[in-house]
Amino acid sequence: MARTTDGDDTPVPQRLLAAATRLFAERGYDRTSVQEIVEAAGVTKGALYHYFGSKEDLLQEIYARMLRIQQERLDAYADADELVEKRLRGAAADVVVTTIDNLDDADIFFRSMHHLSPEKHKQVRAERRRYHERFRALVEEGQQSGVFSSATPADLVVDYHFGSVHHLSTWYRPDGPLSPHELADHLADLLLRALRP
Amino acid sequence: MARTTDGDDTPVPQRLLAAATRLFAERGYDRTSVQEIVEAAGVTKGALYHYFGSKEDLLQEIYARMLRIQQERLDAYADADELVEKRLRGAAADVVVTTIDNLDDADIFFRSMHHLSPEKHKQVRAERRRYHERFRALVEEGQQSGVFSSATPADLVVDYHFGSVHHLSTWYRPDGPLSPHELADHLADLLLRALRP
Amino acid sequence: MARTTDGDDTPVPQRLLAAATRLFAERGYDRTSVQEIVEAAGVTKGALYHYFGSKEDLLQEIYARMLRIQQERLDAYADADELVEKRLRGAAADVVVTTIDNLDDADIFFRSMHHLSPEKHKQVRAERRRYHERFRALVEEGQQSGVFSSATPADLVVDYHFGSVHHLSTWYRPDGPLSPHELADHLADLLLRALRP
Amino acid sequence: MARTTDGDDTPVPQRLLAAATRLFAERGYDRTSVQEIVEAAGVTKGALYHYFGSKEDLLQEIYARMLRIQQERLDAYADADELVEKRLRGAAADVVVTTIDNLDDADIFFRSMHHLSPEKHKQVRAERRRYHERFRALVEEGQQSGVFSSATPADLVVDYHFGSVHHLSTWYRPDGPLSPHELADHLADLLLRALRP
DNA sequence: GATGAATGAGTGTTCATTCAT
DNA sequence: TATGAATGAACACTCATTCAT
Repeated sequence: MARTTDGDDTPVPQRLLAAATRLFAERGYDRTSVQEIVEAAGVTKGALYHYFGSKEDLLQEIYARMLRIQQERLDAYADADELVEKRLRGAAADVVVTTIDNLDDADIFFRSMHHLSPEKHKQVRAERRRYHERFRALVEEGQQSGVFSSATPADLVVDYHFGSVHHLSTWYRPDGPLSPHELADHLADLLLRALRP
Repeated sequence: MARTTDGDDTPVPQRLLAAATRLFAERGYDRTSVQEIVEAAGVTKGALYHYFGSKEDLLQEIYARMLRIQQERLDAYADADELVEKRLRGAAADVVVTTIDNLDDADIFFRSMHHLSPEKHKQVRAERRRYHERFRALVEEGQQSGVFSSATPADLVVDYHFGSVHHLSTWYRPDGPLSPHELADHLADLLLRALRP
Repeated sequence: MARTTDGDDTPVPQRLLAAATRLFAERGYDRTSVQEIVEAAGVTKGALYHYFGSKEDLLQEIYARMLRIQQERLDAYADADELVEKRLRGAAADVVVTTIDNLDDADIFFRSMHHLSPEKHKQVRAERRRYHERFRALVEEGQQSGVFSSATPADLVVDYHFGSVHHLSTWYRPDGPLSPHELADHLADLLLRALRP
Repeated sequence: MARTTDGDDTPVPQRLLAAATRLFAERGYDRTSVQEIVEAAGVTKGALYHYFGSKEDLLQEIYARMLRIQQERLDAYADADELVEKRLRGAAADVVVTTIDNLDDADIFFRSMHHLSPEKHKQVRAERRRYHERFRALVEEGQQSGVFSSATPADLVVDYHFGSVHHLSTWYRPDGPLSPHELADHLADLLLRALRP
């Protein structure tokens, strides 16, 4: 052995994360054994524990990666130099497309969060909260400027939209009649229509 | 022993279901051991397996109970002799209140469905589908009569609304500023506003 | 219910014994549950424990029944007023036919004897010993009168013959080319030929 | 811990097989718990399941080991450059001695075969069949050359002999009057005498 | 860096038997 | 006679993690 060429040059940690992501989404965190992960990644248990402190650390890393990406994308839309309705619509549609592009991660997110230890769980919720706040700020901006109706508290509006996004992994079918972009446009449209004054 | 009064004369099967519901919602299906369930119910493992064939059967029973109730309530609203917008608004708000009243069940529903065996999973999805169809029929009725906008396919509208309902257990806080009914009114309102022509 | 007619008037104990015999032979004593026995017999557990003290008692009863029958038949052949070679041949062939007629019992006999408690085991072995002795006496009679060779101790001759009989349930096939009687004749023939002086 | 010497440096898998063989023979497969096996072998359950996939695998390994040895010995005798009656007598006696040397294995063989899963059971039967065929070929060779009687089909002759061999664990007593070799000679003699023309 | 043998606490499930009715 | 709910101890097996090499 030594000099693992394996026909795959991807670094071992990434290989492990990729395998874990797929398996966690496929069978759930608890139903996926460390043995299965290392086999899928083509390494041994010792290697996993060399790079990650525990199985839970793999999950945490998956969360961190996803949260980072989503926050970056939201920030980009929210900071753009556009009318608020355009920025909100852009962000609302983008999160749909990004979620569909990474359905495995999204699936893990909402099904496995409670498998994190209390501290890590709290930390993920805090980061998620930041994300939510940024989105809410957009809604409030529009409500204050009168371009959106204020009939519904902004918090609720955000939760309403994200509820459907979070459930995409439950009902989205890649072979359905709508492309990810068309679907994203429809959902963003529903949000904007609900906000019409 | 002798004359087990237990301080609880609820029949054993119900006691087991109640304990399982609470624990599944609290720590998840996989993280809840049969031992914990029987201890919470104040019986022994033998008693559980006398009434239920497996841990999975408990889960299935929880699903069956919830599906039955929700379908009944939806049917009642949908069959009422009212204008379609009133019937849809009633059903949309009711499912929110009912979900909040049974947050544990709702939480289990969306987090544990994949723990059911393929056949049972399929069966639950089929029943869920019926429920979805009934709701969609209401939306389509309104779209055909012109009282609702047809901009978004009815299917999507339904998934959009239920996404947020299904995630209530994630973000609803009993000690929040809104009562269940107020919250339900807001969410139903968002739906109806999104459907304005 | 009451007045169990069940379409089967056989007394409950016999029904239980018949069901147990079949199941023990089919899946072995340990792999057969009391529940399966009572279901096959169409009664309840309480009924079984009304007639039999334990699962083991059922097994013991099966043994007792078989031992009784085999001893009776052997005695009849051995006590006949015939030449010793005819009596031995008759007994040797008869035990083959009887074993084939009751293959389930024979199978249970040699596979499940060690499931009996030490005392019962000892008792069965003692009765079996009586049977063996009777057979051996026939061989010795022939050896002493010079009609059989004395090259092999009678004990060994008996064990040699019964070895193949006991294994009939392993290799006998009802759909094979030989009828039970033809097979019995062949095996008795082998025994007698081995005993030729 | 530290430097487990255990008073036994036999490799763990062998220790487990030896313990399992003794216990299966002593109390039967079903009555032997995995816990008892690992305790007898001085290891933990985890170690057992590291080397064997299941309790059944232990049984299968015992079978494989015995089948291999017996086939090798039979082949050696059958392929020898001797007269057929000498080869058959040698093989017939040898299987008796080998069986007595490994009475535990022999006992397990005939009492526990039905505990194997259908596929494994089939495989063992197939290998056993090969063994039987080789032995039968010897008998037939002698019958065709006229040195053995053809009165009895060779198949039956083989089953007759092996019946008693298989039951050795039932009636052989190490403290009896005959040594294994003497016993083996007697049984081989019975076989050969039965085959005299 | 990486291995893989070994641990030990835990899992869901089975089952002969008892006993109040 | 007969029921069936309930017991409680046992069972085979799993798995995240450790550690000497």
